[in-house]
Formats: sequence, C-alpha cells, structure tokens
Amino acid sequence: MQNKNVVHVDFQSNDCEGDHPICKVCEVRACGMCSELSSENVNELRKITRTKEYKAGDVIFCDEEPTENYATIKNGIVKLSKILPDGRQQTIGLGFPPDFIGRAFKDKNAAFASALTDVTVCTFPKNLFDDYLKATPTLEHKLFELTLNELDSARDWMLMLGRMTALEKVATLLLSFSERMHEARKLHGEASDINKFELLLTRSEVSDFLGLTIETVSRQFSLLKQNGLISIKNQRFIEVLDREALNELAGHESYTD
Amino acid sequence: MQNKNVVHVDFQSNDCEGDHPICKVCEVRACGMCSELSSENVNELRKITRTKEYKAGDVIFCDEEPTENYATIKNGIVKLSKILPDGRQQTIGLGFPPDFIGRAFKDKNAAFASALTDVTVCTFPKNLFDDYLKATPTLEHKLFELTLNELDSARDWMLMLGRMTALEKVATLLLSFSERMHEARKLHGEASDINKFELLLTRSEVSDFLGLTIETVSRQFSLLKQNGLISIKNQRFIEVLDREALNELAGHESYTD
DNA sequence: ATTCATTATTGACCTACATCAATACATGCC
DNA sequence: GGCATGTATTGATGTAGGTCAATAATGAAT
Repeated sequence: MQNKNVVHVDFQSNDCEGDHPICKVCEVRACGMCSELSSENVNELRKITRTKEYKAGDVIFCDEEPTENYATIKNGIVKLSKILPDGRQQTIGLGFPPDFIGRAFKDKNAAFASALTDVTVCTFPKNLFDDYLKATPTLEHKLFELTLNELDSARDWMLMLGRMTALEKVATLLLSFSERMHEARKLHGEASDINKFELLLTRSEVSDFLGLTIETVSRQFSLLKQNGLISIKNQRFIEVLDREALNELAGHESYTD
Repeated sequence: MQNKNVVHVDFQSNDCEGDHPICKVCEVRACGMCSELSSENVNELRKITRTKEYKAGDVIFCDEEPTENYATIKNGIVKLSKILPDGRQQTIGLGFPPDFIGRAFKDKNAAFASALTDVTVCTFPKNLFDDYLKATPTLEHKLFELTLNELDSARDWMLMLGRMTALEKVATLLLSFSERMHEARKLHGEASDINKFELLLTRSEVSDFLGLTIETVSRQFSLLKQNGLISIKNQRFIEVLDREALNELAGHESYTD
C-alpha cells in the first residue's frame, strides 16, 4: 500500500512528439490505456514494455496460471474464454484494439486468452506494471474506465445468455461484432461500411460465445438469410441487409412506432 | 481530466479513532471502499455522504436513468438486474456489504437495483463523488479492485449461464450464496455455520438469476433434497448436508481422487 | 381457528434446442 | 484439374427445460 515517490506530470493535450519511436506510430496510442499519459510517462512505461506477436490460434495465456504479463492489444482480435473441468467452453469476451488483457492485481489469470486473428500486443511484466499502475493515478484511472466498460459488456452478455432465444443471440452477436469491426477499421484509418464485415469467428466459436451448438447457430444464420436480413458469402463475409430488423430481434425497441 | 489540488495523506495503519461518529461504528469501515482511507479522508468524504434506508422490495435506482447517487452497502442485500423490452428479466449480480453500487463515471445507470432485504447504504452524489474519486488515488484504487472482483464474478456467471445444466446452476448458486452469507455474518461478528443459511431469494428471484423458470428451480431443489445433498425448512432455510457433492455438481473437480 | 394471499411443489404435456448423421461447401495441395 | 481436410449446412430424432394447470405450504389478517 505504500506509494512510491514518482513525479506525475499533468498536461493538457497529449502531445506525442516526444514519444519513443515505437509508441509514436502505435495505433492505439491515442485511445488505449496510454491515451492519458504524457510522452514522459509513456517513455518511462516503455522501459518495461515488449512487443509480441501471435499467430491466429496461438494461446496467449491460460486460466488459473500465474500471471506473468499483461498486454494491450495493438492489432488483431483476442478471444477470452472459460472452460469447465469436463471441457464445456464459454467465451466471455472478445478483445479488440485498444483493450487491455490480463487481471490486474491478482497472481492468477482469470481466463484463457487466445489469438482469434494474427495479433500484435504490447506486454508488461506483471509486478513492475502493478507498481507503476499504483504509482500513476492517471494510468490507473484510464484502466479503471476500461474495466468498467468491460463490466458493462459482461453484464449485457449475461442478459443475452440467460434470457435470449437462439435467434436473438445470433442477431445480438452480429450487431455487436459489426460495430466493433467498424470501430477497428476506423482506428486504422480504413474506409468502412458498418454493414459489411468478415465474421472472424468459426461457427464453433460463435456457438461457444452464445451458449449454443454449431448446428443451432448455423440454422439461425440460414433463417436470417431466408428472411433477407443478412447475406453471407463464403461462410464468413457477412452483409447486414436490414439492420433495423436485426436490431429489433436483438431486443432493442423499434424506433418507428 | 484536470486534477484538483487536494492533499493526499499517506498512512500506515487505518486508525479510525478520529472518524466521524457515524463512520466510527460503520460495519464496513474496515473492509469497504473506505478501508484504505485515513480518518482525515473519511471525514472529508463524509461531508457529501447521506445514510439511506430501504425496505425489502424497494427500488434503489432504475436502469438507463440518470445517475444521481452512488452507494456503499452497509447492511442488507441488493439485487442488480437487467430487463428486456418485453419484460424478460436477468439478475446480473447481488450486492452484499461492503459492495459499491452504481456505475462510476457514467451519466446513466447500467442496471436496475432493488433491495432484497431491508438495506442500509451510504450514498454519495454522483458529481461530487466522481471528482473526489479522481482526486483521491487510494480511494480510486480500492474501488478499482472492487470492480475487478465484480468483473471476475460476472464472467463466472457467464460460464454458468451459457454452459451449465439446471441442476448445476442451482448447486452453484447455493454454494455461492452460502459463502457470501457466511462472510456477511462474520462481518457482523455473528457466529456462523457456512452450511446453514436463509435463502433470501424467492424461487422466482433464483430463476431470474439462473436463467430458468421457477418450476425448473423448484424441481432441482426437490432433486437435491431427495438425494440428501440439502434439506429445506419452510422453503427458505437451507442446510447443506453434503458440500463435497454439491461442489462437484457445481463443476469443481473432486479433491478425493 | 378460519380465511385469504402469496409462494412453492408437482404433474402432464410441449417446444426449442441438442444430438446424431449424412451431405455440401471451401480451401489447400499435388 | 482431382483429391484431401476441415468446416458448414441440413435433416431426423431425442431431451432438458419451458408452459400450463392443479394442489399444497406458508404466513399474515381477523
């Protein structure tokens, strides 16, 4: 609980001109946990940072194992999941840039993390980062806000898992995923149509997310196609044709009544 | 994002002798969000605090409405839930002393909160508390840790909601509830047997938590009784007769193999 | 004790989703 | 191209849990 005597620099704008070369070109410098840090703080943090890359499918860390590193996602998508002793699996969240992954202030990981696509992350050794975090209120505040967002979304998924039908679940996932993909592309300065995206999850991964089987997921996709709400090319490239109808399925009140 | 010029007092032990009379006798002074605060800080915070009482069943705040107050639970149990437009309901968490309720740094509530039992809370006006929080890193750190625990438990419930059978869900709830009741009684200095507790939730409230119907919940209770894992008096007073077996049902590996 | 209101249990039946199995599609390799 | 491998779709059937309905506890009011 003791504070270290670290000087905290207040600042108005986030001028990144003085950043370490790697941070200067970082995609998530302006929106992730570093966004509230001055160049001075970023460079201090940079001393304990290592950039790591993972191939799609790679395990990033395992549930219940000692926490070695935290990470922020620079690029790609990370899947977080939990698993029952008999193998039943539940995805508990997806990490997009600039999300933070890892359980702060705890010696064991709280989930299984794997790379859904090729992934680039900035990693921080747990002990050093915990200390730096406690000593740097602006950073801790930012991370707190990111965590609050994750809690909100975990609770939204609880409502979905507990009370929605298979069709509603699939509609909810498609909308959520399309939004996050849209955000991710904008972050990279790419042109983006929110209604067109590549579903990077296999049917099996979708079913692990929604608490369903692959067959049920597949049937709901077919239903949505038949009713003209979506179209699918090559099983992964999705276009939302009627977002309003999908929204209503997902449990949002219609705006037209 | 601007910091206020507030002096932060570092301290070694939490001597509460200088506390405001109300805080001095507060049940959660030593374990809740105030636990890391000096008397000086507590008294400063006390200036914006109001104690409020709710009767069982009372609404504390509604989802999606503007956040007026945050609160810490001093006594009693709070139910947090979400509701779909058509009325389907999902409980997303239970708040026991010394939990914090309310969504920090956001202008709308993220859930519906109601009193499960008679409840006593300390409330804080949102705007003043947000400022005080940002200006007081020890407090923000503590609240961050409480939030991380809530995120962990939300994710555990996701696994339960998505992948467990009705029987496993009921076993999981009973174990979790018995532990939290045990903690709550110890907090009040009462003698406590972890295996005996009053289930303060109706069957309907249990079903809203587990994503089931009341009939299914009732059938699982009957099953557990028939198999000698629990006994129930007056529908609410539960005794766990075989905790090991219940644990195994809840998906924890047996320790005896 | 009797009544009433609320909540819980139990049974009979139904349905949404799971399971099992066959077929179709995609993608990569030779 | 043809073949192999993984993934997705579709169909037939099974079942866990939902729905509907009757009955039984419980507790409060008189």
